[in-house]
Amino acid sequence: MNDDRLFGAPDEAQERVVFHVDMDCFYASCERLREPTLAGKPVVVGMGYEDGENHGAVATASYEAREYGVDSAQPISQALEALPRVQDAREDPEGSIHEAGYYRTVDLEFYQEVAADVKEILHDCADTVREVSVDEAYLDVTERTAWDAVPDDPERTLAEGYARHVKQRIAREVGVPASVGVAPNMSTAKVASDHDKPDGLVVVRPGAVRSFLAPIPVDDVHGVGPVTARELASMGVETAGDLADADPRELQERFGERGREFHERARGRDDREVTPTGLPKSLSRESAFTDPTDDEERKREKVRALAGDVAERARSRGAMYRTIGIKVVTPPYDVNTRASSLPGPVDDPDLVADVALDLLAEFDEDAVRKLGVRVSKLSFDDADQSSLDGWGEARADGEGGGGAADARESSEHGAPTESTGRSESAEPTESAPTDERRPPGGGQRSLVDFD
DNA sequence: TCTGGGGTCCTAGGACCC
DNA sequence: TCTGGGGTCCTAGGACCC
Repeated sequence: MNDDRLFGAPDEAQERVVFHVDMDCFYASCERLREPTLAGKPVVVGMGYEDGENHGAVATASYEAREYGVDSAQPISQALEALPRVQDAREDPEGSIHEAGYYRTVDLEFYQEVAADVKEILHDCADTVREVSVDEAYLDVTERTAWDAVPDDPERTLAEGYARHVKQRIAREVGVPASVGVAPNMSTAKVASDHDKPDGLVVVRPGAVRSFLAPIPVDDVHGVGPVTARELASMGVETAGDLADADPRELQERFGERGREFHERARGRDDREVTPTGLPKSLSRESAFTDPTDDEERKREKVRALAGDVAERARSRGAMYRTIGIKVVTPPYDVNTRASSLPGPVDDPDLVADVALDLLAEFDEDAVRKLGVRVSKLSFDDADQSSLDGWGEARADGEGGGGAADARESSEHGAPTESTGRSESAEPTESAPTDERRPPGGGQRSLVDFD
């Protein structure tokens, strides 16, 4: 710990300043925003538990609700058992229900509006913002603040003051609480923001990273989930400190690349730069049946609906896709995925449904509890892709003057809204070798060949 | 924990190419 | 034909995250 001071001063100035901003029980906070009387009350936000359904889960519980044992990802039935809802308490003839919670249905659109306001502040406060989810972001604020101590208070850093400023802006201008972790890298900042929720502000100076991380349980290290934690426990590794001291070769043997990675994380080493939020890699939609069903038509109907939703979302975001897949969850909880790729990117809702239904046929006999449809291998027409996939190189090779425009144009041939051209693109879904059906030098050649 | 929905990344084996 | 090595792409599954 003496290192903190000895090495602190000269080195700290070189270190980056990273914030991890994590909104506290965000959905519940949003509900309170439009329903201020919910302040201080137990609030549970979940999906699909209305009108007699019971297959939903808790998305977010306010801290008051957590006191009763309600928690994220909990089946709604369990939550109701732990904490009845107020309307039931009112109707309770015996008056035996004393404590009750306010249950609200997830309204993602509204939460995204609130999140947009928060993110505007974040982008105003940092040069680089990486949004991880609707309620979470990393900020690189190295250029805006520093690890230097505040002149009249050597215990505090300028970075802490700046973090407080960000927090207060969010509270004042949007009206929702946030926890902020401040550290020299992303993974430590992440642990820090989690360390004093809700409404927390935890600063880990560069020299204090190892000692800060040492006592935390391994499964609080980002990337260590229940499976890994169990195996680590069997090796006698229970804290980040244990993990930091473990033999990296053994970790790599048992966990592969990931082993090396979370060993580094546990030591507080993380070189990843905060990079701006990128474009999505896949889009999907899934939905569960109230009870498992083997009714072919019901399954097909759901897949058609999901396919329509996904295709619509892809189109609204300007995404074309080259791979279409489904997910079929069969009892007890077996997850099966199937996918098939097209020769080139398309934007074709009917094709999404056709391919998805084709893939579903394999499961015609099976009882199914949940179905999903996904599109991936996305490409975005509006983006400046030229710099991304080495188009420059491809052209310099003299391979063809076609370039991106060719790929785009030809995929439009494969994606007419009418049925005329459909069979062309629908046919090659059986993961047949793409070369065979590609006219030499024609159409979709370029995109497929060059990477 | 009998388990909702939307994502990311990694791994492993097979096909195919040179 | 008994058979090398490198590389890429594809699919499927798994762990993990919020």
